Amino acid sequence: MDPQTTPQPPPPPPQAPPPHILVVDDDREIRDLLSKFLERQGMRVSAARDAREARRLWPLGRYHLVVLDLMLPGESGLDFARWLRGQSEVPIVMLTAMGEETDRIVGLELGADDYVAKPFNPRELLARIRAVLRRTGGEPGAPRKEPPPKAVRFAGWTLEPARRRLLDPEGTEVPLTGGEYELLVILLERPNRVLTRDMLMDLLHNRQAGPFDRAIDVAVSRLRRKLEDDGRNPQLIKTVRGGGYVLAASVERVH
Amino acid sequence: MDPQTTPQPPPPPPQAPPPHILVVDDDREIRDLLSKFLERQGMRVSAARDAREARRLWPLGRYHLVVLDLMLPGESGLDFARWLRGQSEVPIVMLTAMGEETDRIVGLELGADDYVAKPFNPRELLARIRAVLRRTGGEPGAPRKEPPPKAVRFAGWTLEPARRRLLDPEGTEVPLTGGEYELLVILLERPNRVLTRDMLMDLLHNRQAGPFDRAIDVAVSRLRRKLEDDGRNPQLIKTVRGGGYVLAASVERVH
DNA sequence: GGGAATTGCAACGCTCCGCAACAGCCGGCC
DNA sequence: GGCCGGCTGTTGCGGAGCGTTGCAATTCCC
Repeated sequence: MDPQTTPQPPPPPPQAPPPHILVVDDDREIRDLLSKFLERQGMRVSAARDAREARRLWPLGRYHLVVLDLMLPGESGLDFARWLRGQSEVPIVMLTAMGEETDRIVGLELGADDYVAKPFNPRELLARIRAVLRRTGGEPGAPRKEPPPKAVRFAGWTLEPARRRLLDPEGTEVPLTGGEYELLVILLERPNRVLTRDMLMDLLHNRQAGPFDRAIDVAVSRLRRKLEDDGRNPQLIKTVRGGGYVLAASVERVH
Repeated sequence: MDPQTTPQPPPPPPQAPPPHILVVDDDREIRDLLSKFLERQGMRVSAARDAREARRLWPLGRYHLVVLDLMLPGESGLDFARWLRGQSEVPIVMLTAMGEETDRIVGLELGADDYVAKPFNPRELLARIRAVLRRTGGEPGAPRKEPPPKAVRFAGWTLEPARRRLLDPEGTEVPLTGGEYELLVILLERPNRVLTRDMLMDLLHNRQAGPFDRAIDVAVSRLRRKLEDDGRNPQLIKTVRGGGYVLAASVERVH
């Protein structure tokens, strides 16, 4: 009965002109890898080794998006991003080494549209590039659509996406693990809607839930504890027996 | 979720004209399966193989809802969804393969009303189609329905849909189980109307009541207790002997 | 009034869920 | 490299939700 999915052939390029990407990274291997990979996905790619070269290339093309390594020889990627922001609204996807959290935060505040941590999976980068292109409408130089909110408030709690942190009603930070954060974001994007375990598994991990999979239950349980939500009588994340979970709160996005 | 239930004989069609669904999927098996299945549930179904065909069909019918596979040959489902959104506010339920995370997320941002991950259970899709139709009011091309009320008041009691909770006349919360809450919502949406057990079973569980099914009676009994409504002399949920149940109260929606 | 039909609901049991405890994994650090 | 600590999937147990059943109460009809 269940239609089984087979891996699909590479999606045909949409009829729109192929997006033009500028890749800025000092690592030759990464530049080549990305160029090949993205071109195979129907995109045009130009590459620069450092900020100086990127600055030279910039006026020569109308780029739809810039992939920018933060760690560059000479002028830092952060400075280049700032310069770029002065020039254009072009979307930026940052590549960051692990552990450079502060850079990442500064980058996002600076107006980067997304970031991917190195070492990265090209497919993931592609996915994020596509997502950013869609969000921004894919027009080079077009004004961006909807910036991520500065804060998301729900039931007294505050989530700050730029810093990936959660504040309780008194304003003190409650540390969340990566998984807890992702789950909370997923719930906050769909308040008052029942999300099945399948959906949550899919949204959280891109994979299918096994028949006796309790991973979601446990993840919810852990998030509830952080949110001080009693699982026996939850106020925030309610259980729908046989169905899934619902975030029972009104969510306000603050820009 | 539901074990594969045997196909039901056509349920008593609601008084409204049957909703007309447009199914867009390149897999012939899925199209046929869904057409048969949804038609057996009293819906009209048209099917298209790809975006081009769907575009051709679109002006020919006034569809209440579109079921759209994201992975289509040629123009992607996402692009078609975007086009559709330009044309109309018609609700969209997406079918997605696992692992296409960003597409899915973008789809929801784009205004899809729900999505079901493949492989899916037809009953689940049906439930989601119904839920979406209910939310959107089910009128083809009609503007999106008014937002759900902040509170629903009846006989001194208050239901807060956003928080999925019930307050007694003194304002203290009365914890409801999921089933009790759903039943109460169903009753509140149809005050002063007799609802047969069959209807209630269908609305509550998307399934048909067996001949000696007392599940609804017990559910009502449990809800009555929470509402402090004596079953021997009920004031709120009255019994219609041989008929079903009625919520005997005026319901006020507070926005 | 009496029997049949119908409903209210307590009691029971199956299934699903909450979550503590455990274990595997991975990244960081010396 | 090896140890350590945090994160997250797995497992198992106890408990809650709810469908089923049976019986008493109520209503209907003659």
